[in-house]
Amino acid sequence: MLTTERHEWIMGLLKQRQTVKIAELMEGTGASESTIRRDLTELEAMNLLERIHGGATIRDRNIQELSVSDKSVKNEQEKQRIAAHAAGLVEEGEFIFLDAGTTTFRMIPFLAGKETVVVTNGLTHVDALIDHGITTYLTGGCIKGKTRALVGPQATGALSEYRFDRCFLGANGFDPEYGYTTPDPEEAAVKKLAASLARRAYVVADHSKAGKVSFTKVLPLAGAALITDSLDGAMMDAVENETTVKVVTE
Amino acid sequence: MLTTERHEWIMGLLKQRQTVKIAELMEGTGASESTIRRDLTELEAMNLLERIHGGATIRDRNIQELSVSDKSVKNEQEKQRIAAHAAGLVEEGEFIFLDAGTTTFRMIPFLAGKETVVVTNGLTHVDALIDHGITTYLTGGCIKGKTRALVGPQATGALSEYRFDRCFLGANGFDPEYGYTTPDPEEAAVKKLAASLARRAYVVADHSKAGKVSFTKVLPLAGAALITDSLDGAMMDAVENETTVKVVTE
DNA sequence: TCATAATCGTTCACAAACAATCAAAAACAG
DNA sequence: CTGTTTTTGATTGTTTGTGAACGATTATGA
Repeated sequence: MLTTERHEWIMGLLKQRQTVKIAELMEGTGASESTIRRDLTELEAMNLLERIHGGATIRDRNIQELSVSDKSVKNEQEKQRIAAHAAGLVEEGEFIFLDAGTTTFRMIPFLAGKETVVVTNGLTHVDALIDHGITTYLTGGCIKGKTRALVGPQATGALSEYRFDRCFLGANGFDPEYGYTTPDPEEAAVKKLAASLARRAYVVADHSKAGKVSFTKVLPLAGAALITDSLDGAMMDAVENETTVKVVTE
Repeated sequence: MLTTERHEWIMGLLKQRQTVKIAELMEGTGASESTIRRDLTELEAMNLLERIHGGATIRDRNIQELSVSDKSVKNEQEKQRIAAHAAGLVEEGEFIFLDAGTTTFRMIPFLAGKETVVVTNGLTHVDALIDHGITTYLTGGCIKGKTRALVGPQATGALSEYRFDRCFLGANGFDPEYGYTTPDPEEAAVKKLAASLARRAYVVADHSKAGKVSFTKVLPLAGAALITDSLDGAMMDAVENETTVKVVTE
């Protein structure tokens, strides 16, 4: 077995199981303990994993979970329902802004055949939009690595040339006091601007975002209607006091 | 077994399995270790694979998909040479415009590690650029279905905010009389503008484009230097009379 | 806290893979 | 057919990856 092969094999197992033992790797690859140990040292140097006593683990579990692919399996059903409802609001011939993010992404199939024009800053959205025959415009800008969102002055500049009927945003957290929040200031700027350019703004976010507060404030709750899947009583009251809420149940 | 045959055989196996061992290749082709080793060195120089201790692996998956499509390895090699030469012109820290299109796409691996900033209107380029760690900006605009190029007033508007050190364009034809031509007027407008914003403009086009004339004129030959692989005598004279030509031979 | 066992990093010797060189064989041109 | 070029395979010494050994370090349970 080639060194590189072994490295890939290790990383593959690591992604499946989050942590691996050296004994497992020895058995799986047929290499000796020394070799595995060396491999782990190298992979750690490349920042691909973190060594722990007896094995290794994924370097940054948070980042791992935040990556688009993993996120998209989590709360899939809820997201589908939220997306379906949000897309249902869109009427024939409207001009829509679709934020980057997984929940807004799920809206795309439900938008098919509506003759809408969609502007998005989400690179990952483009393929799906085109495939569903939706006329699509992309904002320009710098590409943010993880989320594949287009941000920066080029993005906001391009955006400000448009006016929208509706604007659908994602958010990492919503909270009665702090409003809608997201980790990245540049993305927040785009969201904020998009909301201001639309007649109606919506935030789509599943219940796991309730009460979460992230680094940058996008809007106060009053700045956009919220579409979510389920809220407990106290949160529901607090949020409903600030903005329009649509709870999408089964 | 002919050298080229062997090369194709190697690339074929490589596409099936991701990585190959030298021993496998020796057995499969019947050639000696030295010969295989030479082959791998050459194929690596053409950027078709990456050598690793004990064998070789595919350099990047995008190029793999491209060469799978329908081009023979031999044709591929010529295009690779054009791309390699074009990218070789780029110096550390420069600002580059990279047009949508397959030949410009092939330049991307050769740009890696140059600390350049690339602006592109090619959606398909983005993934590869990011993968190679290149700072990338995307022009905005409407997405043209087939070529996935960003065009329209949004694209030209975004573009006009930039200035470039070098600009690399594709073209569907070049001709002494009609200049560089391309089928789509909107794409032509983007190309034209990009060229005007760059200190130096280049068109990359293989010999099959020589003498071809398409619907829309992008530039006269004098508007950009031409990088191509081989031209017959008459064409060479005619073209050289109009612009700088670099013929990339082996 | 101490003892024990598992895990760790380091070192060394060996085997595999490597680049470089050279001469023979094949392909080619005149 | 002869001289030249290209391709090939063997040989060389060098580099790199590997596995075993050993003492040092860390976890764990009495």
